[in-house]
Amino acid sequence: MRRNTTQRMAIEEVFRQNDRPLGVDEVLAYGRKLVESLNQATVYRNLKLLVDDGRLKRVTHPSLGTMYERTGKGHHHHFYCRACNHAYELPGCALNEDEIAPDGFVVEDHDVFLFGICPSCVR
Amino acid sequence: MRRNTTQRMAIEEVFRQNDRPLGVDEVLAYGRKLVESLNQATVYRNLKLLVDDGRLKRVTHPSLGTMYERTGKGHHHHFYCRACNHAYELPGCALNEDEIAPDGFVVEDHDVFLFGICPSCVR
DNA sequence: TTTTTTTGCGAAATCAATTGCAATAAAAGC
DNA sequence: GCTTTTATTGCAATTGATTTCGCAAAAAAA
Ligand SMILES: [Mn+2]
Ligand SMILES: [Mn+2]
Ligand SMILES: [Zn+2]
Ligand SMILES: [Zn+2]
Repeated sequence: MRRNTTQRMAIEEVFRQNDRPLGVDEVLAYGRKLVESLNQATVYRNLKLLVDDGRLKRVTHPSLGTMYERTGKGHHHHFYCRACNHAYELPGCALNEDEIAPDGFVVEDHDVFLFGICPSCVR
Repeated sequence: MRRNTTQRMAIEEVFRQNDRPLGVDEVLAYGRKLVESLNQATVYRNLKLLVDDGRLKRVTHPSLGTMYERTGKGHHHHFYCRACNHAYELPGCALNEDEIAPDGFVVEDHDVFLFGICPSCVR
């Protein structure tokens, strides 16, 4: 039976406090502010458990690699600032799956990544 | 000075014959049909040279990883069939960068990946 | 208390990509 | 054509980054 460890609760808290895709290193760094003994292997183990439990999902950034974010937010897209490397949530979706692919292709899902400069880096 | 080796010409020919994003393994497999001695290290070395020369560009697939395709085709998107794992070219772009991100975000580029079943796998 | 999951730690496994080196071959010069 | 130069190749070994694992100690829940 799954136990509610301070480490696992801290990792979930990290995603509540930073509601955007986070890399493993970010989870570890933010998590250590809550539980300073937190170890990298524990982060990996819990990220996997939380994905299995459907509480997190994986997001793959073209150059930053694997990231994780909370589930339950509905379909949305992401913006990656190439200055600060932060990922941002972009609520909603204006993409029409039916009209973007030729006839015969069955579109089941899509990912949209925007790249550029975020408001806090633009000044 | 750069030499026109049979290996490098074969790799370029692979991309001409298969005008879609190809993974390193695909380039090696198709390339060996043209030059059977073709080696993986040679593929890696030449993919890098061809990217440097602006003849190929990298495309990162969320789960298949790094792929390469020819440059000069203009901005477009990709469809990945989850049955045969083939990548397809989708000419054109119906995405409006200005209206998809909130004010303050400077959008410089975007990637769109569609996932589903391609016409030859659908039957 | 007792049981058993979970952790921290270092070592180890993975996988993609790179490198050293002797052999090969492109292309320049004769 | 033939020789010389040196970029390039094939091969195996190696790197580097990420992820996993073994195990004793710690701690959650019964
Ligand atoms: Mn998100
Ligand atoms: Mn393409
Ligand atoms: Zn969408
Ligand atoms: Zn587009």
